[in-house]
Amino acid sequence: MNKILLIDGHSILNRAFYGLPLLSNSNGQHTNAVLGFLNIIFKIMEEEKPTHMCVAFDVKQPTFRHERFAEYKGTRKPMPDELREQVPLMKEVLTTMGITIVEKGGYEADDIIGTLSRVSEKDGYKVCVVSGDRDLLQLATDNILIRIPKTKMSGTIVEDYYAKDVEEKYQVTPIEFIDLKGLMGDASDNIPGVPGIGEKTATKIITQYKSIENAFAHIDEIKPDKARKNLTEFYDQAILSKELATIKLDCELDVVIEDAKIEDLFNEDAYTMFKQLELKSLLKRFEGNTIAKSAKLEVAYNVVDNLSDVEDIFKQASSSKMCGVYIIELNGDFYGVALSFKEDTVEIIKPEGFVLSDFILDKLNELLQSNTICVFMDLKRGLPYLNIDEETAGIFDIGVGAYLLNPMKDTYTYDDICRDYLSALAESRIELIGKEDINIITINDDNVLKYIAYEAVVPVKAYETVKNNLNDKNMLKLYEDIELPCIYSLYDMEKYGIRVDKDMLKNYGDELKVKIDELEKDIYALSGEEFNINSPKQLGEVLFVKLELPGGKKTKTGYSTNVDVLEKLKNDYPIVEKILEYRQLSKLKSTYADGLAHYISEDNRIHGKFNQTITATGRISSTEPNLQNIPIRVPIGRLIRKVFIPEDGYVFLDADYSQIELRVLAHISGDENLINAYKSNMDIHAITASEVFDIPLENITSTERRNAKAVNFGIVYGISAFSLSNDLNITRKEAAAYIEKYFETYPKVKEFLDNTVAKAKEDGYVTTIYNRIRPIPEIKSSNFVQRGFGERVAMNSPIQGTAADIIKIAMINVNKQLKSKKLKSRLILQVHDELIVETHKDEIDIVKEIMETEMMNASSLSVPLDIEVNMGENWYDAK
DNA sequence: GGTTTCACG
DNA sequence: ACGTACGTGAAACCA
Repeated sequence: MNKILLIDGHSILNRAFYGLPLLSNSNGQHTNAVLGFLNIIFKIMEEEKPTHMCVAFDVKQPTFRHERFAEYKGTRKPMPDELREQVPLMKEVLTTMGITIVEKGGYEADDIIGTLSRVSEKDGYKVCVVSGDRDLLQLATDNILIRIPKTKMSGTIVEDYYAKDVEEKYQVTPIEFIDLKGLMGDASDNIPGVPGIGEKTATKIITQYKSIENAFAHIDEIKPDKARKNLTEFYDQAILSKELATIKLDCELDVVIEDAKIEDLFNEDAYTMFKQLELKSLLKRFEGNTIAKSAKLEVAYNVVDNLSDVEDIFKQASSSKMCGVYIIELNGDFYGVALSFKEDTVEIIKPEGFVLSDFILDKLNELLQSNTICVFMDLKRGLPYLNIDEETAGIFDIGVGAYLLNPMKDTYTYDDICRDYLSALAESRIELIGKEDINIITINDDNVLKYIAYEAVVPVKAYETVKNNLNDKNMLKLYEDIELPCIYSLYDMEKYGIRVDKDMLKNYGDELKVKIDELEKDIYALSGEEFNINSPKQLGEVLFVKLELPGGKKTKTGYSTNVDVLEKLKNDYPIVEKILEYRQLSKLKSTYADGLAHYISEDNRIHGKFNQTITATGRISSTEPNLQNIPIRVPIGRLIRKVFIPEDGYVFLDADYSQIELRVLAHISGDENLINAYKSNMDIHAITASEVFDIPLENITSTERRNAKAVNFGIVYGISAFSLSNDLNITRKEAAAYIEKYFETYPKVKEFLDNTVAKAKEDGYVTTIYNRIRPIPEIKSSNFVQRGFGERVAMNSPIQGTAADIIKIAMINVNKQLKSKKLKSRLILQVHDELIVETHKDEIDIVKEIMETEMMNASSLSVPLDIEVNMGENWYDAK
């Protein structure tokens, strides 16, 4: 039996838009509504298995019956731009998938669907109507099912209505539903209804009299009095409302139902389109289907494994202008290499017989010192095997280059680069070989070889484009002077790692365990039951339901139990204090004591990863484990730093910038008062307090200083009175007064912040003083929250980003100095404004000198850069 | 896989 | 009226 799906296009698109957060692809095209729409219809298609499908859209025409009232009743909320732009996109997607779109001037989508539903029903189709709008319930019959999807937090829930379901839920038939609506009206649809009659009264009247007209005929019987009076007075309006609410069933449409047959939804063009929209979650629906040939990046490869061929290939490569390089690893070791230096061709060089991996590696290192520009996807990954003279080698890292061009992406893999800079598609690693590592068995599979070929060919093909784009955006210097050298510094830090006292770490964990167990017992006793304290859900239930503590709800899923909430309760409730302590200690144990232990290598050191292409602002990130968030603020947590120790005969020298972000702000804004404050070399927060609160410097209390510090932080984060008041526990008015005073004190800071936001609105991005770009798509949003976020980002990013640039420069230079002076000491950590050198005891003075010089001179701002250096036998003592 | 919480700068 | 501080990563829970 044939079944047709009739979709209310705008209504579903609208639901989808508000149900999902704003998403956009790398071109800034918003896609959330399209994604949500597709998810809804795919879900329903799986359930209904329709043979035919139409999507109906409204065409903007002044003759719409709803619009007539729009004038009368004030206009409807305008559609946000982010949604508006997705309407044509949605239609394009549907067309590409071969789905029939029906729209006709003068008709609303409702009318089209109404008509189609009756026509199809008559032709013997089963009919399923999908809309977010309950108006459509009047269409329900025994054969016509109305489905209303609701986007909930956890997926989509669909309400289903045949005629009997409408009656069950609303006590009226679908036809009577129109009368119901005529009485009660619908504000969102600009249907006035009868004043004073709501859902309850309307239902009572219609169940009894079946229609507005019949009710009016019995007007004297209508109760309550108010309803009778209003229906009498507004009868004409009720009839008009009914007319407005009635969906037409007799539109003249030029669609032939049979033509709406669902055919090849998941075709090549659709795949291309989804890929370009970066709707990754939808791509798996194409499994088994082929990728569009036109858009696909074709690559040819040869496997090279005999001696003379290998030598010949390297010879050719080293006389080429540029060469894509992909290092093939097997079981964590160098295996072979893929080179791409001829148009769309890759030579996959692997060991065989007399050709050993070592030989290939030697030839590769020769190639790297030739005049050929070697282009890598990810240079840091290859560095363990390479022997590069940083200064002379011609090397380009496409991943890092692409990161600079758009730092907002999650990944910079070859398929990303291919899409973004070659306007072509390549199957991703996952698509080709899955999640597994390449092994000796799979190494000869066609898909694996193809994968390897892509890794080599994409970088060399994208090289010119990426480099030119960097040049166009004035970022070539940033790339060459900061990002490229940074790769080597990060690699060195990863290689050296940091030594950890395993036993001490174990002890630390054991001590925590004892305390945690004790607290657990206390908490169970105080609450009168055993539950999982780590479960926010269970904890919330216990605290706010069972024990009835004040300060209830907050999050979507239940009660909020975070520190801010608990902190307010802890003085009055001993259990809360215990919970806070429990939380703190179990965090320390799970994330740090136990967590770090997993990462200790054979050499008793932790070799974490430093990631260069993660953050939106240019900072480095640290993972596996994160060494940039080791506890320090709370004494018991801070103790863990004692387990980080230098090699015997070494100490730690730890240098951190003092308020680098505020100094950057002083420089960028050019505010004389702030600059002078820094030049005077005095306590900046105290000075700020003195100026803002109008109190002599020597009389500033610690509270006033702390408040001023919070204001300083707030400025850097993109201040708002709301957040500051929250942070300082003062009223919004007081916070606003602080901010105003601050801006009076430092007028050019305000000027700078205003200008940055204005510029961001114009350009869609902000920059650091080293021209690093941070895109801010949110700043053009019509959504208050989104735009507010964009504005704060606009204020913060140039500051945080410039500070990140500066410490990268310092990091590179400190590392270079240590190496060029052939010192035993080595840079091992970077924590945003802090560098840690594992320093040989004979080299303390020189290393200290290097750190001071390189960090203070990393950038010449209009204020001095100040650092503080500490020495210690462990990380605890070095801070 | 998403949510919540919390560690750092 | 709306409802957030900026930038990260890891662990635990829960659907």
